[in-house]
Amino acid sequence: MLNLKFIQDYPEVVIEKLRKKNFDAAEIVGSIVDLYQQKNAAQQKVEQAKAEMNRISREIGQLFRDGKTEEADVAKARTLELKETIRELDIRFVEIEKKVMELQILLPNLPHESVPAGKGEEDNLVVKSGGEMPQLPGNALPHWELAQKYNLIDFELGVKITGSGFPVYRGKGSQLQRALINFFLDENRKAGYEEIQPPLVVNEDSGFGTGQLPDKEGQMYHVTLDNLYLIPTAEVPVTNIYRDVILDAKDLPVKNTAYSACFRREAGSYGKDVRGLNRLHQFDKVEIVQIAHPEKSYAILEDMVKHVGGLIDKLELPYRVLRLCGGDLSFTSALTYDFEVWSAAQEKWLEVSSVSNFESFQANRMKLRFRDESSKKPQIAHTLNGSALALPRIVAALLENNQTPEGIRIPKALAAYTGFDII
RNA sequence: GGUGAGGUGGGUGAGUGGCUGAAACCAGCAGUUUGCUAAACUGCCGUACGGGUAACUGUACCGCGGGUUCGAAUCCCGCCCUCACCGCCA
Repeated sequence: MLNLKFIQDYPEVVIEKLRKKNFDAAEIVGSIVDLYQQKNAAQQKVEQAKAEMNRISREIGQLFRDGKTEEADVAKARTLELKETIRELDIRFVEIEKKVMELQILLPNLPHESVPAGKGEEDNLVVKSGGEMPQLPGNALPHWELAQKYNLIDFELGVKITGSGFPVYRGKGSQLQRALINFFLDENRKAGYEEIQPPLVVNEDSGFGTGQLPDKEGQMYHVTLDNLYLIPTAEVPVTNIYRDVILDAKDLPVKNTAYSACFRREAGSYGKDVRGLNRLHQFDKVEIVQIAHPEKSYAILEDMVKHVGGLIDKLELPYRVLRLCGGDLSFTSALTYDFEVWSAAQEKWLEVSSVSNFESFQANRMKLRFRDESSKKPQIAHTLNGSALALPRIVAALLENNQTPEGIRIPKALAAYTGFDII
């Protein structure tokens, strides 16, 4: 959520920047500016009245103590009208405040200057590529067929037990999952991230803090009986660790990593886009999260991008990095780099990581602050996160790209974790 | 699920219808003392939103939301949460 004072002070900047996200903010911003002034006027009025009331009440207390009960009764009579005034003013003030808030949360985060203009994924900017594209023979199999051939993943069994999008991993397929999780966690830990095991269900406040709620509740599985949500990413519980927290500046940046199962309802799409491991309702992901000083957050974002690139390098997969254009940027993000690996048999790029700087957007929602030695006042921190990495599409690419007549070759770095180097 | 206890500032923990934004202690910060450390002493030490160039100042906040009252951390109602014990269970 954007800072109210900032919207008030720079309405044109907000409107202009959001244009890049193809979001027409003119009307909302106009209303906010207008309401903000009304709010301040209302606040001054109501507080003045309350101050007067407090003064009289103190007087009455003193009169009673002095035993001047008659004078006290006279004073009491004076408060009647004032009380009614306060009641009315208060209602009005609360109403305005609520309206401002409702509008405020409708505004997406402002995109960073480096975000390219554009409507959709075709306008994303390729900023980096790595790895080598494998040359597969004409009879190369897509990963879902490889998964079946080698008995690694049973999609139909998942349908039986739960429904589509909930695959059953078995044998070496299951071991591969576990190996990847451990590999990622270890690499992240070596890079200075503290390992966290968060809850997989969260309450409403947490959903609001990271921006899933309100609005995007349709994307999460909702446990209505307890009003809890299955997490779509470990970002939610991990970032919310710091909700309502004032950190010490010297503890920044905070670096956390967590493995979690992720649950996403996202009904949309069909056909080959959701074939096999391309899109699932439940999948595994290792996430990295950082809480940063505002002046350092962009340098940290670059660090995170480098780190994620390093992981993919070790898995020997061809990949590219995209800087998302305004139209493809999420509601909460100021700048996002997507990592895509090449899935050689499908012959398509698959997104395996999304590394973002949210600046103060999430932190403002969850009142995540830090205190600087210089300025005594707490200020809003910046939050960042990225996948490091999401498993299913990595597995898809590993299976497809490394298929040989002898079997599927496991990259060296990973073989140390699987205990086998070929499937 | 049942029963009981309780939710107060970074922590521990007092507290009563008004003089309580809240004792005391610990932690933290600044200073005095000191060869250094320690100790001792002194002062400071919540957040948000307003007003003011500023000093400063107003309001709100003692889990959340209502209510009673001139006045509520304190009394009443509802909700949420935590803890303990029992039951069930990994």
